[in-house]
Amino acid sequence: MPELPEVETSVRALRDSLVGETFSEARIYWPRHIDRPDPQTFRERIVGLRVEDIGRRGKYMVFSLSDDETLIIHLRMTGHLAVVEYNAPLRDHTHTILGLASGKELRFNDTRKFGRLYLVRDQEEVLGKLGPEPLAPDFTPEALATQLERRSMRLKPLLLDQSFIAGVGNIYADEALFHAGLHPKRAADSLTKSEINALHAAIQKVLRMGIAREGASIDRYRKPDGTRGDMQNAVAVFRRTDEPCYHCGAPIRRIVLGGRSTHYCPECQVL
DNA sequence: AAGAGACCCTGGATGC
DNA sequence: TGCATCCAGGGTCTCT
Repeated sequence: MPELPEVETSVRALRDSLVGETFSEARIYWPRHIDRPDPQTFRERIVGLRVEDIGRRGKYMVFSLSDDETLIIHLRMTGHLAVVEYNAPLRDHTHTILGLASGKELRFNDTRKFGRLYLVRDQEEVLGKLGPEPLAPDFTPEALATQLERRSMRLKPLLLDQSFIAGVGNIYADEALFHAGLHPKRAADSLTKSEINALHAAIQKVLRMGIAREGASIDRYRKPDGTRGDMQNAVAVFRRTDEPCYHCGAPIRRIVLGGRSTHYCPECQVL
């Protein structure tokens, strides 16, 4: 499942092959992928727009286009983007194809069809509610403390809330809490200053590790070129239910919080 | 504000 | 081998 490190990895790869390209057509085979505008308008409006830069905000890929337009793509669970030659064999579940003036194509493949494309002039209408970027300079331990002290939610569901922190998903939330030594059910406003510092450091540590390892290919995530990342080989708790904790040997436990599976070490992360 | 649950989807796992 | 059922997971929505 693409989270911040997986999206960042994909953005970096696409930047090389896509910046400078101009869209020549849009072929939409699953219209519900187009969140806005309506698919017909999307199809007409994207033609002739040039990709000037590709960035990332949380788990969203942000394509800055000519004419002050922005293409925003969220991969959700199984979305995958790749730039290929127009005559490359078509894979199953390729639901949208954006033709490029060079003859190549940007193909959006998404088995579970949760991914979304947005073509907007004001990107704030899509990104406006996102919380801070966890690797940005202004995300300091003090900033995190200010956010935490006014919330009483349990840490795990809070970390998954994109308006609290942008980009953290189920893998990196579990990993960050393990590295911080914090129980997933701890109330946000109950943390001491040193625990907040530990959480802040752990969030940045696991995200940077994920980027350095080019993402976690735990389910179906692949880089744009189809190869795997390496972060799945460095997880401490995620999907390691009943396996021994690398730190203390206790079996990793799995519980469900906020409807999401949650993995933690009952010895290293006491409530 | 917090928490629970439904929904969208499909492939893979599990059960019989 | 084959069929039915369950489940994960990001984000959004509804209800309490």
